[in-house]
Amino acid sequence: ASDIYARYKRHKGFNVLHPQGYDSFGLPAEQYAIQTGQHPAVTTEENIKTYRRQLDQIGFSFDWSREVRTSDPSYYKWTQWIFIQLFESWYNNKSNKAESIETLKSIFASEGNANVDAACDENIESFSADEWNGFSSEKQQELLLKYRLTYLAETEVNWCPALGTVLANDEIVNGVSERGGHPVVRKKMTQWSMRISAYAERLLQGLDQIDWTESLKESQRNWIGKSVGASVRFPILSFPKGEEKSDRTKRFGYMTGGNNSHLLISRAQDMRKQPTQAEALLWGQLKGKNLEAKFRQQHLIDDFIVDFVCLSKGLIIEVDGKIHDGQKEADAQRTLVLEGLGHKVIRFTNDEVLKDIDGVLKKIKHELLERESRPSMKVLPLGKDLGWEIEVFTTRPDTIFGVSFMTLAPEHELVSIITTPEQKVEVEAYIEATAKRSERERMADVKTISGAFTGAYAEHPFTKEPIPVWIGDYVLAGYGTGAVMSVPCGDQRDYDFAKHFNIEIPNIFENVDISQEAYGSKDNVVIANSDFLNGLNYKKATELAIYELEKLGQGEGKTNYRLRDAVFSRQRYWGEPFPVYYVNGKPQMIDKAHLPIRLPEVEKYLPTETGEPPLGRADVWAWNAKTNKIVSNDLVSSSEVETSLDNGIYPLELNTMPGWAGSSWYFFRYMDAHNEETFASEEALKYWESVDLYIGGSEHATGHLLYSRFWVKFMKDRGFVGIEEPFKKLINQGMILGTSAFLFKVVPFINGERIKTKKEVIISKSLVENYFNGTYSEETSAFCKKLTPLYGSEEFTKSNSRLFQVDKFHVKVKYVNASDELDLEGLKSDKEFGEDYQKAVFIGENGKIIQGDTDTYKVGREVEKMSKSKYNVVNPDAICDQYGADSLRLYEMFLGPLEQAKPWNTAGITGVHGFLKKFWKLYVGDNGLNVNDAKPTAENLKTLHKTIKKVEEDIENFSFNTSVSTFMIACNELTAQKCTSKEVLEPLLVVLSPYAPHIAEELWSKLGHTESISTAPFPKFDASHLVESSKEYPISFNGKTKFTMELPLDLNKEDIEKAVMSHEKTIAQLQGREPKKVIIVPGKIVNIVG
RNA sequence: GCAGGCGUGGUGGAAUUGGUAGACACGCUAGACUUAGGAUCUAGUGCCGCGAGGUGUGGGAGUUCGAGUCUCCCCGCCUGUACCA
Repeated sequence: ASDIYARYKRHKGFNVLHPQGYDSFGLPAEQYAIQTGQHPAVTTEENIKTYRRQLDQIGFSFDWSREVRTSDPSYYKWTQWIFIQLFESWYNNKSNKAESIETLKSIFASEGNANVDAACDENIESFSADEWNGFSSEKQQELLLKYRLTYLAETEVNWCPALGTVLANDEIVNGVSERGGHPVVRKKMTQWSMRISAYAERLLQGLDQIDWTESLKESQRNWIGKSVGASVRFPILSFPKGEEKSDRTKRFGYMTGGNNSHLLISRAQDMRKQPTQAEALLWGQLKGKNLEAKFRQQHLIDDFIVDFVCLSKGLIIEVDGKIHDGQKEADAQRTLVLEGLGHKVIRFTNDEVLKDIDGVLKKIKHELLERESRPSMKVLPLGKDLGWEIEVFTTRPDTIFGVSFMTLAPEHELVSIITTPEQKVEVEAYIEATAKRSERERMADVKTISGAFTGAYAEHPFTKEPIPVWIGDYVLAGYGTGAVMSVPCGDQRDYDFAKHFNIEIPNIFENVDISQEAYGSKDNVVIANSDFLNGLNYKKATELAIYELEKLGQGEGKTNYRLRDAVFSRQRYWGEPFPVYYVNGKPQMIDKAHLPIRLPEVEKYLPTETGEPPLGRADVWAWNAKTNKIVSNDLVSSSEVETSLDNGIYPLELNTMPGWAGSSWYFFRYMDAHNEETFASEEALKYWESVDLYIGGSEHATGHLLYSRFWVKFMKDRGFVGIEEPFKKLINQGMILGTSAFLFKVVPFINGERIKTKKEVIISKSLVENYFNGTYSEETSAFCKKLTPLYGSEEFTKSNSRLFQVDKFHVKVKYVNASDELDLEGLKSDKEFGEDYQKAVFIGENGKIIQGDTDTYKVGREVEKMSKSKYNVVNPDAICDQYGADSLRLYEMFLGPLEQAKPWNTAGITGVHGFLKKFWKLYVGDNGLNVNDAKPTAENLKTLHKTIKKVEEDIENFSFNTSVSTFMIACNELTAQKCTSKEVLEPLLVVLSPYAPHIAEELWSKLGHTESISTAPFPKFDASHLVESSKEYPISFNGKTKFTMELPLDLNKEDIEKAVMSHEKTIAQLQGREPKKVIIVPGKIVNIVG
């Protein structure tokens, strides 16, 4: 497709850059090398030769002078250079672009990092200018690494043991490696990473500026995964034994139940649900806030549950029933403890409350005023003091009052800390169980609800109520913070979890029934039971909730992206080496002047015995920073132990870059492929700008196409290139599918067990359809009876419980012809599998055993992805041999729309092949050239010009399949017209030449041209040849066409109506009825209604 | 579940702003020429019907003089993605 487009644009006078190159680093090349024991450079070279021969044979007009190979040192020199530039850059969120790391250093030196807003690691310590300047060089390097766009970090990576390397997220499909389908596990390793997350927003916004398919843009949007919401921090309230008392004496704490607090809390909850009459009455008054103080009921203070408390004033109110008469002493002691903690305790009896509620309230009011003067108590929960809090991300901060539990991912780091001794066994068992389940199982099995209670509680930011903390594997460690605030009434997963574990499901929506399921929609939301959020809609409530959280310092609005930084290290041999050496474990870049750093020779391409990457096998793989040369490993000093031993020779990086490194910028190299000074000259970059048309597969959606965009944006920021997006227009070509062929083997069973027989019986397609079509009928059993002796197994013949089943299996398509008939002799002499079939009995379409041509065998057919393992691969060489390259080109286009997946069916190629023969005959007859200077007829010109117009439109619309039809029509018409006019046939050749360049070139030279047809200008369309004088009008009655009528086009409506109405068929149709209405669209249609 | 796309003969697929549904091919049928046919040529080929005619673009409704095309509902298929909080 791209070749047709390129050739067409050249005919139109454009300077077309249509290049070709090879992304020749990477896993497939390396694995092939390991298998064959050859150096990947050698096998790559060989494969490229084959590709080149095939590409040339098909006639691609690539500009081979611009060929690039990512594995060529003259190319990867610049990949290494770009890596260095990334290392020397940071992302400034204030200017919203990448800047040189030097600007960051000077900011640090003059004002520290307090005002720096950068895309960087989380939790970087803050430092002043003085502190920065006082830091050691190593400390400075360490800090800078947290800001660089490519950085070393200990990250949890996807480790594939079978491949011995890490994989990027987009290299994993359904939990197994994309290449080879090997299992992948999470593992912590120090790796190079790319800070692509810095560009998340720009990568998202940029999608609106480019002409890509909606599905592809949507894939990238999903991958970037922007969600807007809030970050909320929930302090943890209880903690296990032995840790709780440390700070208690120093500060006021009110949740000091130690390892028992969770029990107390759940008791408090129960008590809240069953208040006494007096308590209920008083609570009704206190909670109304008419006292201008916030009270809580049945609240835990130290180890006691108090009836009511106003925490900010430290006022405790106890309402005593009869039971207190017998425990005065205990109560007094309790009061003592509470007052020791700075609280005031006042007591009322049930009777007082019930009989004189006003008096009681007066007293409370008085006490509150009394305590106004004393400084407010510090009411920080201890868990928070210790820095224990659960941070969650939510897109629904408006539902915060609906939180009835929290859920952590089983892998969450807080789990081991907060789990209470009582729950430890259960929690640990659960974690073990989930760890055993593979990622894949966890993803496949979404239905099963599982989880465990940690025993810990978190504090609600607004109600200050304790919230039980659970763990559950429906929360993913890898997304957000690995913890969620669970709102069962508003999220189906939370709802299911709550139902399953009998957790409370408070409803915070007005007029919404949540008895069956959660209400997950953001539309038509009216918040209820939510204090200050009551009555608000989603938007307003979200804004207010965030505002209040920010006031409390327990949360803020946050935008979360799913896009993670990309791991950039691979433990492989066949990739770009990093231009990096290590001094005291700190990475150092090698100067541009000494690039490329070439891959060292190694004995084997496998990891070392000690688990180092393959480059660990290289003997000459150390950097002499004084001479700037790669030297023997033996020379590396142990400078880490003693600086005096530092001889300036350091170890080089052992990892290599991933496959996407070289493929992220190759389009710039095409513009100036041999430049040794820079990756591409400014002039070339300015002249060619971005890629106008990119035709590629959708499998690159979240890999190559995202990384390229990232690198281009970075290079733009740093002023290396002038464009923001690499690919302006992108078309996803559909896959050409293969038509697999199947043989059907009848497999015998005895007592339900598959048995081995001396011979195999393979039956033809229609027999399968007749006898094994679902049900095991009488015909089936009769047929099988006949088969039984063929197996040559006495045991089987005698058995009374025989059964048969049909297995289908792939057979090489080259032994099957267009009519689905099997070439049995060919199959039996196949080098690979021939022997397997020698003994088998084949039964043909007519039910006869095939010997010679007694019967024919028909295979089953199915359309599948072309694949070696399915034996359905069609080799273009064979097609070219048999039909010619132009037939291949035309047919591939003729199969269907470019974007669509379509099955290859070699049988159909005779259509376009026949066309090419006919087309040739239009020019060349038995007695030589048919073309002469005859004046073209109007018909000839009409055919030519409508062809020019259609093909031009088709190419501009990438509708190549319809052009092929147009050529066929033109050829058929001109043949019928017996056209011999050079004036028509010559331009027609140019129109055809982008599609079928070989035949066009050949005929072009027969017409006497010495220059290639590829340089000829595209013929100009002249509309005057298409002007018609008459039109065959479809005459329809009530919208249904009944007949047609030839009428002059210059007729007006009245004349058309007159002509139509007087037509005999009209009279016959109307049968005397008067039409209600006559619709006439001149030049189009006549419709008679009535 | 979500997102994107699609649904037209036996098959691949055509059909401009709503205006003769099935272009162009494959396959199939019949015939011609041939020792032969995986060559070439001729005719036919959506379905039902001898025919006149009827019917027909996944199903149902709607807008319209007129719907494959526009709107709504439903069904099915493909691709991508996913306990994303």
